[in-house]
Amino acid sequence: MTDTYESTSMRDLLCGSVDLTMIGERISVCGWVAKRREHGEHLAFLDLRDRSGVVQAVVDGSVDVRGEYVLRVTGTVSLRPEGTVNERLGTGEVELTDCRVEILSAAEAPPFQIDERAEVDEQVRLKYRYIDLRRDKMQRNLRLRATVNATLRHAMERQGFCEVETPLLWAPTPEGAREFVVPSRLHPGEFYVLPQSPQIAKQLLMVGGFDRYFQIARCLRDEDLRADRQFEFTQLDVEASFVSQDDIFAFVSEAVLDAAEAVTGQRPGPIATMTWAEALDRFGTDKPDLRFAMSLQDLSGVFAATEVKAFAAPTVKAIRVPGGAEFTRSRLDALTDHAKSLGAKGLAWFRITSEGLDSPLARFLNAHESAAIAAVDHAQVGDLVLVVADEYVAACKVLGALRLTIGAPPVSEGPHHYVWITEFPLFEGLDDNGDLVSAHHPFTMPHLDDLDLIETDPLRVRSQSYDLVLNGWELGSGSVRIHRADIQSRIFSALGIGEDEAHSRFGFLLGAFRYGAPPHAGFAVGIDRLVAIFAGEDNIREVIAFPKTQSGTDLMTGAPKDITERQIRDLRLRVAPKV
RNA sequence: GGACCUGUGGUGCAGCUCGGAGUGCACGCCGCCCUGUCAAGGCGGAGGUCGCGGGUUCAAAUCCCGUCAGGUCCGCCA
Repeated sequence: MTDTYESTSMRDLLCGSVDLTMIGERISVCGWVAKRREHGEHLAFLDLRDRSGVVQAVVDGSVDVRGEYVLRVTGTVSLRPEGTVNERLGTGEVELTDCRVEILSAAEAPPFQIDERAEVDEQVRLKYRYIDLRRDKMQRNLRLRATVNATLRHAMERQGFCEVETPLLWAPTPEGAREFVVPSRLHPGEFYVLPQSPQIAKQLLMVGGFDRYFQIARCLRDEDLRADRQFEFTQLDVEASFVSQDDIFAFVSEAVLDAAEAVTGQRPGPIATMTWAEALDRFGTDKPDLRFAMSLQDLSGVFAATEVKAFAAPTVKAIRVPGGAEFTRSRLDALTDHAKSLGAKGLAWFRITSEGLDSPLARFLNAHESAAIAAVDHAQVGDLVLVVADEYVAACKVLGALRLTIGAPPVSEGPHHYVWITEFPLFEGLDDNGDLVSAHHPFTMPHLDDLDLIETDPLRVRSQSYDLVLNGWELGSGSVRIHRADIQSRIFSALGIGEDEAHSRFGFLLGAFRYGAPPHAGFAVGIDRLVAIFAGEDNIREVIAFPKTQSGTDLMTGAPKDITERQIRDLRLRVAPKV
């Protein structure tokens, strides 16, 4: 490791940087006692650790230091005696001798061992995160994250983008995710909200003439947490004017591929695109995991006039599970339960054996149907075929979920398969009032070929919105925005948003658009997810310094907590008693 | 709001099916020994409301009910 900023007034270099070129030199290093090995009153070995690694100091047995003491050790860099070199240590050929040991800080025994081999419960790690962060893995992950941030920032600047910061205290614009609310002290009874994303701000920057904007932005959403979702997360937020979807793909690809190259040493090839409709049809999801095959096969034609009740549905789809004939009955039952929990009426399974199909349903099939199932996706003896019959979308989604349950490795495993998903539908069904709901957000530009469908067949309207997907995780999404008032008002009316409501919710944006809005489009990349996959982690907490638990608490600080009576009074709040 | 998994000295586990004394293992911690270790070694020691509450039972870490915490997922995430 080379680091030109190692030297300080207290130390000359980092522990891991001590090497053969310094033999005979008198140097000082600072760090934590990683290990102490005693050999009687005249000899002990100390492993001193800092972020760069460890170096061995040879000291007198009387030096009274314990694990995790913080020391400054001044010693002579010496070649280790023959036969005592440690090949597994970067600094294993040298050691510090004739040491002067200064205790900068004593330490109690830590609540868990700071050792890569030790598996420690995450609950304990999070309570003592500051100790956990000393572990090599956390050091690596957060430094990897810093590299990704720096690379993304550099790539955007190189492409002429200007970094602009936008407010954290924003106006409520109820739509989509729940917002975190911040009470105003100077305006009692009124509230700011923390932004779900800088969406509207960055569109206003386009009106403001910043034709290429980016920001590494914190976003906040008060929704339930998951392995890939925290309340607060970080996006590479991008918006540009006078561009098409393809321009956005080029800008974002450049940044993401730069980051991949920076951390893996290899630049992935160009990112392919797939339409939303194809992703649903072949993989049963809008974020297909392309690391493995098992695509969905359509058998609707075969079963169009079937007498098998279970398959009497508009759509019959199947997947082949290679080698799945070995699945036990209890595993098949579990898959069936899983399918039902996803809304399927049932799940039909067929083991492909040398004697034909093995299944409770086999005897109800005619020869044509049996042959079709035995031929799904070039099935062979020893395979399993799963069949779902339902409405089209439901059948696709259920099989898509089963495909993941059976076939998907952990997200960070194996190759990295990026794909752009395009042409999402503009609307995704109806809300409780019978109004259409935006699939992305209400400023998404419809596909220009589908404008006429907005009033006649809105659910078939494709949009100019797109996602970036990596190994089955949604890395980000974006769209071409509406900049024409006439189209925007048609969308609002389709969404059941009247003129008054539109004005009260988005008035400042619509107002801005009256003063010359350039055509613009944008994107946002979820940095936590990107870094997690780069780091080989399956949850984003491992790449966040101080994450929250799934129930949204911080085990270290105890947040969320009560505030003082004084704070409540100043904010003119009244707290309802706990139920 | 729901489903499932986990909870046993400081840490990680076993013990739970089939109830019988807080039983065991590894690491750490404390003390002693040890002049070339590096996951050091040897000897000795301390350390537990078995997450919490209730029930069944002569007897509960173990069975039942509830609850709390952590995790994975569904709902939710424009």
